[in-house]
Amino acid sequence: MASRTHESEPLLTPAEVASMFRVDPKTVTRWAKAGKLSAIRTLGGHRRYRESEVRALLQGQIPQQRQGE
Amino acid sequence: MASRTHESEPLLTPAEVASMFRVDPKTVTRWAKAGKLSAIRTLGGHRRYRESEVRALLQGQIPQQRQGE
DNA sequence: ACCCAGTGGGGTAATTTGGGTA
DNA sequence: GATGTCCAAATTACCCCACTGG
Repeated sequence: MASRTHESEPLLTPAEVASMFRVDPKTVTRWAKAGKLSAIRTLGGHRRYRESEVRALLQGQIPQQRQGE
Repeated sequence: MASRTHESEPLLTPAEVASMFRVDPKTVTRWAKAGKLSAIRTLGGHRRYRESEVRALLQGQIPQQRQGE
């Protein structure tokens, strides 16, 4: 027990996420803008992505909310 | 920067798979719909294919499931 | 402070999807 | 039954330049 609260989950850079999906890093940025992928911002404005979320999305286990369907 | 090792399988675009088989990309899409080829979806709905699976299919190392015989 | 690969923001081509059809 | 083609809409890729991260 006694798990501390500051344990940070591993984060991925846009290039890493892009290579995992075989897309352009700019495409990952669009996903984040569209709310399809949650992004953490660095103080300089760059985006970082949760590895666990990306892995789950790769396996198609997360229902992606789309505008129309 | 970001010297992490994200172990993920190489993926191929529909056009790449199509050129490897010398068919139209739409034909590759039909294979995926028919379950003859497993596909990973981008968050935008585009398909990506596993390079290892495509290579194996090219060499005829995977028995393709067919309905009748 | 310098270096420089990576990223953000914007615009514009190229590809993909899905349906219907030949 | 399996492929190829036409079409419109959506998604993605590539181009620029300025800024960030290590």
